[in-house]
Amino acid sequence: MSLDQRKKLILQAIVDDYVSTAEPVASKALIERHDFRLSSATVRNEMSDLEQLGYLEQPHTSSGRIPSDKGYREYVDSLMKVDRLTDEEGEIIRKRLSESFDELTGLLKKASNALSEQTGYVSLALSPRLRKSYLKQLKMMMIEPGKVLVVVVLSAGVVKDRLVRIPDYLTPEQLAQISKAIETGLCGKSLEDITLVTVTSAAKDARLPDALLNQILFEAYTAIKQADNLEIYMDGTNRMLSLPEFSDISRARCLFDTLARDGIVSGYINEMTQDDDKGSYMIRIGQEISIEGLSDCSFVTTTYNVGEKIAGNIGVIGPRRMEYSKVVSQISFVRQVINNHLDQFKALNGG
Amino acid sequence: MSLDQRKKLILQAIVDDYVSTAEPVASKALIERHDFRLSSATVRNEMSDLEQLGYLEQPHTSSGRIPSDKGYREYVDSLMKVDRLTDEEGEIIRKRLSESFDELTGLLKKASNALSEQTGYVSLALSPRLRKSYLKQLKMMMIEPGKVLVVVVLSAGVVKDRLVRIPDYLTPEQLAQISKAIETGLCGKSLEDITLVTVTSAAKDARLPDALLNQILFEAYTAIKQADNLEIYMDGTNRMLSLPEFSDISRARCLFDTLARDGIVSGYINEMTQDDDKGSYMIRIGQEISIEGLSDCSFVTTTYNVGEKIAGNIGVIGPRRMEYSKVVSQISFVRQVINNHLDQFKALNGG
DNA sequence: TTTAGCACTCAAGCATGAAGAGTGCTAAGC
DNA sequence: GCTTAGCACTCTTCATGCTTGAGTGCTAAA
Repeated sequence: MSLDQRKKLILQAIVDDYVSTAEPVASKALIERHDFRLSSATVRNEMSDLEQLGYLEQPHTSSGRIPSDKGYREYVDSLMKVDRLTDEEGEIIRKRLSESFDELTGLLKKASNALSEQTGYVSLALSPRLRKSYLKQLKMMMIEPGKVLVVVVLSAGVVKDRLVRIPDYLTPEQLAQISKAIETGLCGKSLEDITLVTVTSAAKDARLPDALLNQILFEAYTAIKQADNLEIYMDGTNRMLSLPEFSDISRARCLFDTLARDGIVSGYINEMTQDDDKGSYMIRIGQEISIEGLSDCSFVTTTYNVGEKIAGNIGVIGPRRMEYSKVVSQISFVRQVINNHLDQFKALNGG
Repeated sequence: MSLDQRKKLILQAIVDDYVSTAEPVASKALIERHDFRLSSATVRNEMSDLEQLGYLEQPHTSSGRIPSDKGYREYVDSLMKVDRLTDEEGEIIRKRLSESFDELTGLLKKASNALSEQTGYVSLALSPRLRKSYLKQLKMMMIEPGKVLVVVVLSAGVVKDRLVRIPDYLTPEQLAQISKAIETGLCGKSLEDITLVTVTSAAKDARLPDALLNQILFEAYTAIKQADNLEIYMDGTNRMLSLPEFSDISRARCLFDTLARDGIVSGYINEMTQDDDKGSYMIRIGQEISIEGLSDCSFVTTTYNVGEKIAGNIGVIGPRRMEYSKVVSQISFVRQVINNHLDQFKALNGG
């Protein structure tokens, strides 16, 4: 049961108007803003139909209409036009990200920052899911007796480290020996295949007291696993405070609490992302988002790639009344710039 | 021109009441809550005097009084009673911080977190000012050709690292040589004494092309200097949204923007801290804070120590109508726990 | 099928009035 | 001379009712 052409046009116009004004759209206002060659009465009839069909909602009798989740869904699926960025807009983003040196974290922070600035909404960047990347190096460096820096280098070119404490009678030589053993044993193994058991078996030849050895292995294991933690960089949350949607402070508080809760947003996006969708963007609107506290919001996310199978996400969170087409074009562009950067690092690093 | 005893009692009672209710305090309500053995009329006269003297303000005729900045100042300077924490409260904090392993960053995050939770206000922890700490180790570890992890170990037991890019034809041996040279040359020098010149002169014997050498030296220098960056960990900002002071969303936005602006709060606290005040707390109230956007707030901060001369800060930001005595006692306790932890690390690390 | 016209609905703004909380002042009491 | 009861006065808050205007839905005519 698809909408006829005229209904589509009207729905599109209503979404556009509502996005820019945040006020319910009236039939008269609509024909003034758009050249439909129809009277307000006709438009009224169409709007009434659209409401019946579930695309529009009416806050109260005798008010204009606002789009429902279904209305927005129709809009983003088949009505909106996604423009490419202007050269200037592209240049701004490219310049901002080019300042960032090769470090992935820095790149993601900058990307998130740029995205929020360009769209005016909340932006986020998720560190890559590294489960499928494999270990390239593991170094354990003794800082002082009892204190060791574990450095983990992954195939994706990602470097993570972690300071750990071990018994202080372990000598640097012993440490180097264990470290070497673990590295050789695990090199080439993907993170998802590394368990405490594989770590332990990698170092089975080391001649050290069991308790001591176990502690070190556990720390190494933790350091490796920690590399797989999803990190999220969020920016521009304060902008939400200026939107009429959140003029009610308790709503704002609720939103902010949800955004700040560790792992909620990152976990959701992580689950929502299929391993195989590359490059296309994904939109979730209002109630489609299963997170309590974000049902007045919409998500637009996409995926960037670090090598073949390794990917992370960038995204934007805004009000349902979001400038979807602008967000999509901005986000797609940022994605592309990130990918280019990462390809370049990769080339430099020789794979 | 000091207040007489009765005026002090009344001012204290007014502050206490206003802090807990957020409503202007009326003479009648005051005598009902406190056993003054005075009629409301007498209290009214005293309140009128206190207003004349600048300790109280009246939002409008025929409303109760609220404390002015001067009133709060008198309160914190000589009226409030600071209780010690109950054993349970102390236990909660101690437990939370004991989970944190030896890493300073982790400890500070936990401390900030606990502080915000215990007080209900915004909390913050500043990384130590490391200018006066000296370099103990500098390691440069080649991750892959062209990519080097620079690890800086400071006297305070602080470890910082930074991933840098260098020309990829530099061999691990050359890198090791330079790294060793810089380390030997700078070891024992305090961060404030290390400049690009000292770094360069430390490696003057290295036989490498100038351009290459300079780049590496610059990266090493940057990594060292970066260790001195003030980092701030803030927690509980969302709580401010529930206070009547910020029920006006534009005020909230203004506050949040100020808190989020990089370096504003940390810079202010840094400047406000004298190098020699150890252990005592510092309070800044309303307009005393020279940051636009925080004039409706109060600061309570104190200093923790990492060794003799190295110190950082923890603090709380809340509404002027803050439970000062509670905050002071909590913050003093957290300070003490942090210091104990750090002393312990230090003992373990042998200085 | 479209549209002009009209009755109806509802939110928002405004003035009005009553209630209540609180003060300041005055005069009487201790 | 300090304290306090009593009262007039002020100002906010809340509810009420009224008006205005924006917007719809329906009907009948083009």
